[in-house]
Formats: sequence, C-alpha cells, structure tokens
Amino acid sequence: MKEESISSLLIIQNAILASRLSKKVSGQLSVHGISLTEYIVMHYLSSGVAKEVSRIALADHLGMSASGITRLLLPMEKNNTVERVSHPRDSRQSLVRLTNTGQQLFADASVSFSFIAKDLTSNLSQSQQEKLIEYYKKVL
Amino acid sequence: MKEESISSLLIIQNAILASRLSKKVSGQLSVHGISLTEYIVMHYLSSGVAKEVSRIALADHLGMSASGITRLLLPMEKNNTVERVSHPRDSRQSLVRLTNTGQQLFADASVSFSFIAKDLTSNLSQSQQEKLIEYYKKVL
DNA sequence: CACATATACTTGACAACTCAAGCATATATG
DNA sequence: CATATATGCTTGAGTTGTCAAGTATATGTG
Repeated sequence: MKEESISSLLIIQNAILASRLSKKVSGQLSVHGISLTEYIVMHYLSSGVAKEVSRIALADHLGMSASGITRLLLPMEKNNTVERVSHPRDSRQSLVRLTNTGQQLFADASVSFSFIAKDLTSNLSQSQQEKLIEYYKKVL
Repeated sequence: MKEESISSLLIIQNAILASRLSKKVSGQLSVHGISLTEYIVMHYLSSGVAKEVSRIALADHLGMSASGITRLLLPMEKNNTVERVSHPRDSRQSLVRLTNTGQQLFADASVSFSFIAKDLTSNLSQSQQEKLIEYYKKVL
C-alpha cells in the first residue's frame, strides 16, 4: 500500500493548473500581441511601488533566470513597451521602466486579462479566491 | 483609480508560484534524471485507474499539446521507462504504459518528490492543503 | 591601495515546449 | 458503399525559457 502525501498531489495539481490557465490566458492576450509573462512584467512595473526595477529584481519576482529576463525584455525594448534606465549609483544595473506606450498597452490588455481571469475563476467565490492568494503567499 | 480584480491577481500569482515550485522540484528530480513533467506522466500512469492511456488523454491531463506528448515520450521510450501498446480496436491510437523499469524509477523518484513537496508546503496546514486541492479541482 | 570575491547582467548552446501542416485510420451520412 | 469529416498522432519550424561561461562593475579586506 502506498501512502501518497497530499503535498505531492498539491505540487502536481499546481503545475497542471498553471499550464492550463496560462494557455487560456495567452489566447486572449495574443490579441494585444503580448504573452502572459510580458503581461506580468507590465503588471509588476505598473502596480509596484517602485516604477524602476533592476533586472535581477524582475527575475526574482517572476521566478525566472537573469538570462531569461534579458531575452524577455529584448523585444519589449525594441517595440518601445519598456525602456532602459541606468542606475545612478551602480552602473552594473540597468533598470527597467514602463514607457507611456507600455502603460497604454498594459491598460488595454488589462481589460482582456480581467475578463478572462474572472471567467476562469468563476467557480470560486470571492472569499475562496482570497484564501487562495493568502495560501500562495505562504508558499512563496 | 484602478480597480484590480482579485481574479487577475490570482492568475498572476498562480503562474509565478508554479514557475518557482517547478524550478525547486526539478532540482531534486534531476538526481533521478527526470523532469517534473516526466514525473507527472509516471504519476498519472501509475496512480490512475487505467494503466494504459492514449497520448491524447495524456495531453489533456497534463494540459499539453499532442505534439508535446510525442516529444516528451520519445526519450522515455528510448530509455525504457514507458512502452507503446497498440489499441485493440483503434489502430490510430498507441497507448502508453509504464514498464517495470518505469515503475521502479517512479518509486525511487517519489521518495525525493514527497520529501521536497512536503518541504515546499510546510507553511500550510494539512487542512489548508486539502482546501487548496479542492479549489484547484473547481478551476480545472 | 591591491586584490579577492560578489553581484549584475549578456551570450552561446541547448531543452522543452507550441502551432500549423500532413498522414493514417475511424466514423457518419447521402 | 463512397465519400466527407473527425480523430490520433508525428514532424518541421519557431518561441521561450534554462544553464554555464564570460564581461564589467562594485565591495570588502589585509
């Protein structure tokens, strides 16, 4: 008899759920020409306290590698969603900031995003969603 | 003033969490030479009711595309973790089954997996974990 | 101040997917 | 029964990430 731990199931279900959700969300965001990851970057840059963020901070927040961030931001800089700002006291760092274009793009995409997000979570009550987020923060 | 919906936050946090967790779990599983996705396949084949599953069913369960499954299983067949069984009444399907080697590998990897899973979720109580899984099922 | 070590990236090579197109078999319908 | 349509899978080409190694700047220490 095997004893399957609930925490194992939890990890597995989380991975599967994220895969499904990301696919559905990406479908909607593609209308705006952006990926889910790009949306999360814009969300972070626009909602966070700091409007200028180092690439390492971005990597930490997204759970990505530094090189992943370099490659993610490259097209975003090219199409002027995001711009590069040099750090005043540390020239190793190049900070990332949303451009005005980027802010507008984020605002537009947020309409689609909120819509699909609400749809995808419609089987959960408000308080259940709050609990979920609370649990997420504990695991992070 | 922006009204940010909690469901948007939920989707974002879920994506970030999955990225972090998958990275930590992968680190442990690499000791056994397998990826998280491969582990989930083995888990499905070994714990599910049906021991032989079509590639499409696998794709649906994992939230992956059919071609992703083809490419995922290729190395698993080569190293004899999984074998190909033809469907008795539908020759389009080629079913997937865990080999004995695969079962052993899964058993070994499960030790590591349970350990890291328990560690990663240690900030959640048993009942919180159960609630999480319950919520996940509602969203799926 | 010189030198070791740490931090912030970037780059090349590769892994793990995706989508679109194609092939084979199954199923439904005039 | 013939033909259209649907389903299961594979393949080529592209995307999005990773890791390891390299470069540049910063920091701490004898």
